[in-house]
Amino acid sequence: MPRAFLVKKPCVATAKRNWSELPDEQRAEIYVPICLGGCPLRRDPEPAVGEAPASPVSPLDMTLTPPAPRAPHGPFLHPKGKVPSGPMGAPIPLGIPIPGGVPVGVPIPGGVPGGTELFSCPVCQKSFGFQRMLNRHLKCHSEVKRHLCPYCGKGFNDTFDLKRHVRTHTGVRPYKCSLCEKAFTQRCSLESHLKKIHGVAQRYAYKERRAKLYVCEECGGTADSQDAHLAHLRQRHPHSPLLAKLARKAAAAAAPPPPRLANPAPRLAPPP
DNA sequence: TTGTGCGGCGAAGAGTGG
DNA sequence: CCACTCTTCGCCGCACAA
Repeated sequence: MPRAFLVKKPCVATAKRNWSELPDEQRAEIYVPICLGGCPLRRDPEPAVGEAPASPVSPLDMTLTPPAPRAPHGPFLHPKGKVPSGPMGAPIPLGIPIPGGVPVGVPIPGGVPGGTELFSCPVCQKSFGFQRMLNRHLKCHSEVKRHLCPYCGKGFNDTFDLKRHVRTHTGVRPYKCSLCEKAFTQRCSLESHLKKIHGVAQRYAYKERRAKLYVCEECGGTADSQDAHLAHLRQRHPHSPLLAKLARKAAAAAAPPPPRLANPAPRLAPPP
């Protein structure tokens, strides 16, 4: 199956959803272990509130709704068919205790010229210098995808991979070409465009490349600093989940939870 | 020390124009 | 049909936070 089928077929352009109303956990940070069963997608899809504009999505009326869930959600297979096989070609069982579980890597003392340990993948024998690298690598052998797209249900191993993927649904394209009107979801796409179309080769030092670009996932706006980003959110998206999250953090820091009472007072009745 | 966020790299497929 | 560009995604290295 063409990989694009997974993303493009659901007809994202016509999907409708008020993206900004979604709490963080239903956006780019969904974590629904498939092995626990159940459809991770929204169970109570909200009514459509308007047609989503053609891409690029207008910042202020980006209202999208996820398409109908595709089939029961089994584990997602690697579209490229790169690795999900065991040593004998058998699929890695779903129950493999990989993500977050006990490391199954095999340390190889002195496996590196520097004398540091190498952690070897038991599936593909690939070696890593750090246990955490191996832990993350092991996820790619598991068919369980922890992060599911709320729009199309596609699963990803990595939070950022999901976040990046969601931009294909929301139309957020933070990387804008300064020489034409084109915009891209990834920096390398922009660089490729600049190089091939405009003949401009970007030469960034590694640090410069990693200079954080604050992207507003609500409207696709960008900022160079967190302050500017937060100011933008307060002005344009005061109900942004990120702002709410920061507010909760600030509140928690300002007022640490009181010590637990041995005999706590009875709970008040919930408000109507 | 480990997990996570982010960006880069490379590959594969889609889209488009000649 | 072919070449070129764009889009998307898997996976890894690095930096930082917990």
